[in-house]
Amino acid sequence: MAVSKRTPNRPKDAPMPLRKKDAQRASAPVIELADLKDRLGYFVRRLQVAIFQDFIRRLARIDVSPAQFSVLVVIAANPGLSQSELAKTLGIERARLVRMLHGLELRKLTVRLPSSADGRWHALELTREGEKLLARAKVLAAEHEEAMREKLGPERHRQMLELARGFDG
Amino acid sequence: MAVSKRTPNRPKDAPMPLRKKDAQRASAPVIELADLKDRLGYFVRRLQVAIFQDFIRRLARIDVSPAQFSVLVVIAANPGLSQSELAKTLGIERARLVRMLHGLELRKLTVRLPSSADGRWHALELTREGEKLLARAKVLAAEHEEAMREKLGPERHRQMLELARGFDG
DNA sequence: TATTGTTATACTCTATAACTATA
DNA sequence: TATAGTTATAGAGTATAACAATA
Repeated sequence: MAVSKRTPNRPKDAPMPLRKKDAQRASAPVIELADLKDRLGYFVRRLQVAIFQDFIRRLARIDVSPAQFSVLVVIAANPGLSQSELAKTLGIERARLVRMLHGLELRKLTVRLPSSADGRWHALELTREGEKLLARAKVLAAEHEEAMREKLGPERHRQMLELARGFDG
Repeated sequence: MAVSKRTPNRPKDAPMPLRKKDAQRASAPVIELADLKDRLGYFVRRLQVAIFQDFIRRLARIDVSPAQFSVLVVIAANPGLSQSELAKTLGIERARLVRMLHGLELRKLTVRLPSSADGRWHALELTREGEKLLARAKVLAAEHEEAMREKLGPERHRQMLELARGFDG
């Protein structure tokens, strides 16, 4: 497209001669990423957004977000753990977790039991209903993972999982 | 830690015998990730957050976010492109980009020039000040990338960049 | 009618700080 | 005093819808 700054003396109503660049962009715009090509964060972010979009879409029917899924999975595998432990494990703010658990509790999926070991703690557990929903969520999450494997290619998927898994904090 | 549900008959004020599990968690809590270990999205998300945290911290002194950096880079490499093209390229909502460009324009870093090719378009460009700030940002971003290379290990960094870069949408 | 940029709204997430109760 | 959970707030990001100007 033409840039006024570069043709400041041409009247605005004059016919606009298309330069080669204009014609190219009009039919098949190829935008240069330049320095972003060397930024790992840029590509990891784009990949993460794409993965989450697929996950969110597939688990929309049971209304489970990626964060909620991770919370349900970790509680199920570590019944009785505290909110602080859970928050630290998943990198969620404790304050955020409070509201999240409130929502899950309203849906009768999780419970905060008083810990008999320390009066300040809550022992987190899934309800029977929570376990049943998690079972359904795991099926959908496995389908999501398989879709990602197909989209990325099995070999790239395997390598990425291995590389990302090996990274801790 | 002890879970009340599992010892419902013990009075709350009775002394609490520590089971082995309790003692373990108190000293070195090892929380099981279970199913999350097979979720690429989980690890990619954790990695992306870690990368962004470093980037944000390093570019805080010039007040440039990852999204702002990507916008400045792409405008600089494609002067005169439209907001729609920019938004589509970076996966940013057009409505979001409007507010972002408003902020950058208030800081005299970018300008929206009227396009002489199409009255609906704005031709985006950096100001001289925007170019100067971007130059500084690129230096800090390169330092950030080097830090990531060290943190991940050069080989993992190279492989991840190659794998993630090869993924499109 | 379709597109570009814009405004407005609601919702989620992040980042803080402060408060309570318990230790 | 230190910690666990809670509440409140501000800011950023996402997702929509609707609108005016222009094609």
